Amino acid sequence: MSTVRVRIAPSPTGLFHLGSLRTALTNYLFARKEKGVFLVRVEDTDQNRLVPEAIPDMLASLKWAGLEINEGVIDCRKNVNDSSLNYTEIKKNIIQKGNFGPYIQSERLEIYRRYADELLRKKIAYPCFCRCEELDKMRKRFLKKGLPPKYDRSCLKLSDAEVKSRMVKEPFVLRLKTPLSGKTSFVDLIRGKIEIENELLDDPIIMKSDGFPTYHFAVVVDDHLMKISHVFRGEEWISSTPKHLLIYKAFGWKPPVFGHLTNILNMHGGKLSKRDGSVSIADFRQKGFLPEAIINFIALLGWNPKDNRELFSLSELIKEFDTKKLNKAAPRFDQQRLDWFGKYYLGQKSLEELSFLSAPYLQKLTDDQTLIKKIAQVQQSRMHVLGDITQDIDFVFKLPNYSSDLLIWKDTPSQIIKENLRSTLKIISDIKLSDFSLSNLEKLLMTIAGENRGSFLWPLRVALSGKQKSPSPFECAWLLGRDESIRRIEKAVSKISNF
RNA sequence: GGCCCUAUCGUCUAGUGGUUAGGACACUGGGUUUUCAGUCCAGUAACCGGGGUUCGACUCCCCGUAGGGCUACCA
Repeated sequence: MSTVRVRIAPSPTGLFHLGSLRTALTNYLFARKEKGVFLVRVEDTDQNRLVPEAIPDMLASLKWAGLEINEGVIDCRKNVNDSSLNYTEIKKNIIQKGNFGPYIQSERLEIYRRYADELLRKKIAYPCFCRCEELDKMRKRFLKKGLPPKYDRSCLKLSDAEVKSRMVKEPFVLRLKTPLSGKTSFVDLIRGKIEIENELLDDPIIMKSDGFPTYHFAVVVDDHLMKISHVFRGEEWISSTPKHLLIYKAFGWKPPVFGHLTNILNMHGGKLSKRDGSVSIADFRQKGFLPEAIINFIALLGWNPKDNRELFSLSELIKEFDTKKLNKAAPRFDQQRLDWFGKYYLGQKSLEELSFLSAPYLQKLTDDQTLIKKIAQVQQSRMHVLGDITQDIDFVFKLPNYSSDLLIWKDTPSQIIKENLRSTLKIISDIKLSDFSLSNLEKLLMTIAGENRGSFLWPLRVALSGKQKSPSPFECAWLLGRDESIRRIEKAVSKISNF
């Protein structure tokens, strides 16, 4: 039995996003399930669209998500945030591992040239000297006639001598000669048999005039050379798979098994893009989603265990993964569902972990470790993402200006409110500093509140927080500490005196 | 325009010829509750349309429709 080897082959043209991570996850889960190899290859054949920080960003995202790379581009010595670097400098810092390298296509140009030459010799590929403008016109002509826009093969009619002389003085591309009849078909692991008439196929360009291969050529050569056994990629590749198959055939190579994954759409069924909020993994990470939440969420988009379970860790996903459970219909990105996973996984964290993870988000407010831990405890069940930790707790650091009306609970007369505040003030003042715990505060204050909780607890909470919405008065007092709580209650009392 | 892919609650989905069409998110109502959250309980809500096949179609086939993709010297 041959080993399973799968890869992701991102193009460094932008930040790693939700869709890229889902493709990566699928490949990763399959590799782990089958005890195979998960490799990363960088497909940087489009020199015009390069984004220098894309590779470090991808590696950081995969690492964050917990998808360990076995082979290929495995790490980068430079940080994503180091934006001063250009692409060449970044490439110098990339760490590659494995026996089938290099794993960056721009470093494999010689290889593609060699294989392209082979096809040229076999007359399966031919040079084409047509300029872009001519090709555009040609396409429009075909389209006008209601025909599929194909290259008319005029350069195939050139004499050998002419080809030879033009090749040395003119820029040219290499095209694959595709069959004019018959069908090309393959069995997709997810969708079943897919078939297309060869006559519909355009002669694809395999080498560009700048000496770089096109995706179609490089992907085939590399997947073959790197012994890739299964290709899980986005469904946008379905239409070009027959071209790839024809290239495999031209070389006499055995193609890998293909499985075309759905793309994640936005809530309206359109392409997921920056307009729909964050889509890059860096964004989700920065907002404070836990990787567990993102992984669980995207795993369930287009895949499910066929029973009613919803919560899966990465290792459970590996155990349960099965290509038969992959869906064919494209799912939509539902932020509310993601938020739910976000909340769930934050709720699972221990207080120690949570305060450690929260610290960066509270950086601007405090670096007091004890206070951070308290805030984390109070906020744990209130947040979806770590970034939410600052919500409704600004009062801890500065009492907002509030109107004395806010202190009044329903129809309770202000004199009663004032008395109640004085009673709570006494309770709080009497607590020894060492007894100033959340549970003690709750016990003592609930006792004094008795039946009329509203008229005791509402004004107390407002006095402490100055806000309409906040954590409970016990939590507010606990966060503020005894002395600050006393100060704030006194202030509230004096506000009512001025009525 | 041509070709390819897809189609169950608003969303993610279970379902493979006979089910009260199940679960989750969201939503609504209620309990708990000092507010907001949280939590607990309950509820509303779906088989894209039309033809077949069949004793019987959400399920199989065909035709529409809708959405997505491809149709680049982009991937």
